[in-house]
Amino acid sequence: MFFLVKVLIGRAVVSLDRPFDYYAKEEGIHAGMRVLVSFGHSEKTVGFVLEEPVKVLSSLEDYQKEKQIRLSPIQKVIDSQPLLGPGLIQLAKDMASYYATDLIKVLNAFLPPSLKPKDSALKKSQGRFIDYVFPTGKAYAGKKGTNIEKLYGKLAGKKDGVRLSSVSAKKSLQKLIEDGYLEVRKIPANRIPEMVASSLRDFALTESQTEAYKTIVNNPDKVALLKGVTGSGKTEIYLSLAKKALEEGKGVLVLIPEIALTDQMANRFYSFFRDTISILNSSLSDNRRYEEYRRIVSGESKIVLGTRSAIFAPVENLGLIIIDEEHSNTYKQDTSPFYDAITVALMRKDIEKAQVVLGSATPRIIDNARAEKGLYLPVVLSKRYAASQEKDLILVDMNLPKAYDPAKSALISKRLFEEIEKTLSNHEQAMVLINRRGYAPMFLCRDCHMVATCPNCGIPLNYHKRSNELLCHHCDYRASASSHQCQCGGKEFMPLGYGTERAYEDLKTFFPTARILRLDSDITGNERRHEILESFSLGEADILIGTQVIAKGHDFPNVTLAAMLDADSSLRLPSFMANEETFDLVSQFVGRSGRGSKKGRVLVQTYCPKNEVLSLASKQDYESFYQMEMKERRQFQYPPFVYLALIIIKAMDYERCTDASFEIKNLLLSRVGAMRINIYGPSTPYIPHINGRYYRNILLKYKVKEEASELLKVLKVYRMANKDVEVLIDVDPGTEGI
DNA sequence: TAGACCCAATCC
DNA sequence: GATTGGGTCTAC
Repeated sequence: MFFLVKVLIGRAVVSLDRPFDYYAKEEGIHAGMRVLVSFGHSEKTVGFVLEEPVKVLSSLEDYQKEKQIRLSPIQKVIDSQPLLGPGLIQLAKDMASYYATDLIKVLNAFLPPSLKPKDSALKKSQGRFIDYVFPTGKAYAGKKGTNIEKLYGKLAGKKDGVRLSSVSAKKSLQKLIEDGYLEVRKIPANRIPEMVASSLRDFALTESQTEAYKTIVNNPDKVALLKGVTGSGKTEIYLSLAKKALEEGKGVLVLIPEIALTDQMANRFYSFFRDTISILNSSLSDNRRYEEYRRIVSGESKIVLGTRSAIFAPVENLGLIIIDEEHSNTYKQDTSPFYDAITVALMRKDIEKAQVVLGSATPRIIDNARAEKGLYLPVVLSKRYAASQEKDLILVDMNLPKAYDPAKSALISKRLFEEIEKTLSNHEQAMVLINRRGYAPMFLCRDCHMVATCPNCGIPLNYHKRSNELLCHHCDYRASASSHQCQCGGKEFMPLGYGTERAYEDLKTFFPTARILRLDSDITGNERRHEILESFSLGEADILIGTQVIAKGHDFPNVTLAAMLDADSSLRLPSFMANEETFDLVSQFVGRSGRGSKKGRVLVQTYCPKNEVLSLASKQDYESFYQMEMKERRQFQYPPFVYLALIIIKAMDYERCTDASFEIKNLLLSRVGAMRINIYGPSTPYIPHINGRYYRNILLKYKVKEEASELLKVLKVYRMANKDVEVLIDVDPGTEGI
């Protein structure tokens, strides 16, 4: 008799994307645990148990003879508890199929670094442990009246153990352990997140909130799309729904778009639910992630708050998934396995019967369309406060020769100078958004007028003045700017165009007394960024200039001017999402001004003043934008009217890349048969060469998801046979080409 | 002629 | 992905 164990090997390669059989003599191995096995030539490698082991009644020898195979034993069981329950294992399988990727890659995305099913994870810290002593239950038979007996008497009843360090009588303790009355066990230290808990403050829902809450609660089978602007009180509804789920003994998952928004949401939840909440995101140390994960697996925390990857949190008896600011593009992972947390939430909902609530003032086009069609339950939350004040909207047409003074600044219009002056003299604050970091996007040779390009990618290098570097924003190439030499031999260069650093410089020159802060992703460290926002919020600066990182979330009541310098730059991106993303960015940013008692002004500088996306976004008119965008999507056949899948072909060699892309196209054509799938390409992407690798794209448009899943399966065969080519499949991509 | 280097093949 | 074994290259 033995147990047959199906093990997925912890190595992310196509050829190993199937279970291998091992045997175990003992019970105690369960699906969702990691094990050590010998595999190929390696003695020990980490594997993941995919299914409950099957008991085989015949002897191992007979079984091997009959099946004509030799089985190896499971060498060691790594985990004492399954890391993933049956529901999450099912989810991983569904995802691997939907995203046409390898199961092991999906599992690696599920688990925190120290628990991943891969060899290197064993070297990672497994969390902090604390030594506890537990009574073994053995009756005392030693000398009476001693300190040893006294200590025994004290500890014998402590079923939950006692911290070893808290026992002062070390010698007696040692003796009791030696004689087998006590034992030492290592218990993971679960550090409670250090949070400044706002006081436990109950709240009453407004009429509108109550109505929204009831609508959601009364339709538990429907995905709710909760539409409400900032300040309309979505969070109170989340809290009420979470409270109800907890009362019913269910777990709750709350997703937020980015780490920076954790604190404000965590504080709200923490003040109601205290220790039952866990936080998961990539800013946590490996230790801390491990500990939070353990707390969730053990059922200690019933609410999990986190970013994208928290959708995989092993919450027990999951009843509710809340996705806040669901329009955020951060829910879609843009590297393999290209998953979208909202899509995964819907899959998880089907498996675990949880309710999904999507919240946003400006939902993704596809989600709003689903709500209109009745697939989702639309829930509209009207404004809680008196209609927010109208903002003054100033659109500056940068094509007009009088718009700016070239002697002063080619970037900052005359009107903007005036508006900033006005803001400063009123002792108010201004925010300036320019969505490009660095000093200038190009570095031009004065002799031959060629721009410096990235040797790995072939695209123009960005000049960063502060660090005096030329750097590529697509790979990690960087070079010193002062020692740069042009191919023509020229050594004199001129920066061309504008980034945040240069805009900062211009502002500083013309407003020398103003206190100006700059924030973009070149400012490293969460701490430092937080400091800048904090400082601006406290009024220690007059102007905050930055990239899109300043557009979201933060509430600065004294900001009365929000100015966007290159509003149309994101419209030019080659993506069907360009309008949607621009609308999101602009409408978010516009919302930064006039949040306090004073009326806000919005200034948008553009080269396409007639573009409706910009004007609608400036007015925060979501519904009109939605109608307009839907017309375009229908006309050009983009989501939600079709589904997309992008196949990215990547190879070291240019010719091989091109050849492979045609091989794949032909392979797909030969299998597409009667399926209603259109195959476009291969096309050369926007940036054809990144980090020394060549790229080609093939785009699929289709109406039936199942057909695409079926068709994409043939790529697995291709991948196995062509190791020199990387084939990445991005299902539901955020763009139709990189 | 050893060791460096590269490539293909295999993995219950 | 890791390892190995076999082929070829290379330097003293």
